[in-house]
Amino acid sequence: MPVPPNDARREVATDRAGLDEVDRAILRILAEDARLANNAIADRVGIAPSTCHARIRALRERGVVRGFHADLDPAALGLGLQAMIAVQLSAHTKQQIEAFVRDVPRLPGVVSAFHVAGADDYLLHVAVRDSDALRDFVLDHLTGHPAVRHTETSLIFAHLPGTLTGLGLAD
Amino acid sequence: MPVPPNDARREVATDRAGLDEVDRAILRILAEDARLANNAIADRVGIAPSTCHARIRALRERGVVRGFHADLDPAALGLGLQAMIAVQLSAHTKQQIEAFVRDVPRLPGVVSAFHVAGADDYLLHVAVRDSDALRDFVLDHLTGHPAVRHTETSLIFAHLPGTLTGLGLAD
DNA sequence: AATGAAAGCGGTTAAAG
DNA sequence: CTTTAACCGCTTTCATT
Repeated sequence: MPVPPNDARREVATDRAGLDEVDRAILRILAEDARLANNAIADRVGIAPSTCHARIRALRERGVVRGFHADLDPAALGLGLQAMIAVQLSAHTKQQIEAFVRDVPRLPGVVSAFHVAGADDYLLHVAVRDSDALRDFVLDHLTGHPAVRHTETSLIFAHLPGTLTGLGLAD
Repeated sequence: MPVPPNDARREVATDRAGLDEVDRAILRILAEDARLANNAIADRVGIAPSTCHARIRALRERGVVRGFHADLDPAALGLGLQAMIAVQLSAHTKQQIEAFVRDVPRLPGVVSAFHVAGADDYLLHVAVRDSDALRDFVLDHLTGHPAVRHTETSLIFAHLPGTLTGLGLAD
C-alpha cells in the first residue's frame, strides 16, 4: 500500500529534530531520573538493553544530552535565601564587560546567569545563606565592579521547575 | 591536648548544615556527573563503596539531594529560542492568581518559573522553537489570562550555569 | 539499526569490628 | 559509622540478523 507524503509515519521520523518516539521516551525518563538503570529504561520503552545503551550513547554524542546532574536543595546546604539580580552594565567598557561575563558564573552563590536582551543585561540567580550574605554579594561583586552600572535585586519566594512539556517531550 | 571551642575541627562538623567534608565531596561529584558509578565515587572520596552507598542514600533521605536529572540541550530538541518573561499579576483576583500559579509550570515551553518579590510577580524561563512560537506562547497563555496584568519579554542570548562554588561546595 | 548471549564489573545487603 | 565479603544483577561488547 502506498504512503501519502504527509503520512503520520513520516512526521514521526522527520519532525522533532531527528528524534523518534523511542528517543523521546528515553529522554523523558532520563530527565526525570538520571540514575535509573539502563535495564529498566529499556524495559519501559520496550527495547533491548543493548539497544537502549546504544541509543543513550548516541544521544550523548549528538549533544542532545549534555550531562547528568544531581539536583541539590540549596536550603539543605544552608543557603536559605535565593534572589534574582538584574544587572545593567555600562556601555563603554568592552574589556571590562568581557571580564564581568567571564567572572560572573564563578562568583560564590551564583546558581546561573542569563545574558539577556532588553533593559537589563544580566539576570543572576543567586543562592545565599541570609540577607547579610546577599548584601555582601551585591556590594562585593556587583556594585563595586567597573562594568556594572546598576543592579536591582528581587527575592525569590519560590522556584518552580517546569515539567517536561517545557522541552517538547510531551507524549 | 585540649581543643579550643573555635577549633577548626568543630567547624567542619557543625558548619554547613551538618555535612562533613566527605558528604560535600560526594555532592560535588554527583552535581557534576550524576551517573558516575558508586564504586568510582567511593574511590575518589576515599571511602568504601558500601559506605558511599549509605551516605548517598542518607543525603537523598535528608532531602539534600532532591533527584538526578539529565541535562538536555533545548536547541538540540528544536527549541532554538529562550526567553525570560516578566509577568505582573493583577492585584485583586486571588483565586485567579492561584490558578495561574498552579498552571504556569505546566505551560508548554516553561523551563522554570520564579515567583519573585518586587515590581514583577513571576519570571518565566521559556524555551520555544522560534519567535513565532514565543509570540504564540505570550498571547495564548499570558496576555489573555485574567490574572495577568502585564508581561515583558527578554530574549536570552546565553544561559551560563554557575559553578559549584554557587552552592557552597567549594573545596 | 536492533538483538541476544556472554563475560566482567558494580550495586546492594548482611554481618562484624 | 565503617568495612569486608558475597551474591545478585547490570553494563557493555560483539557476533548475528
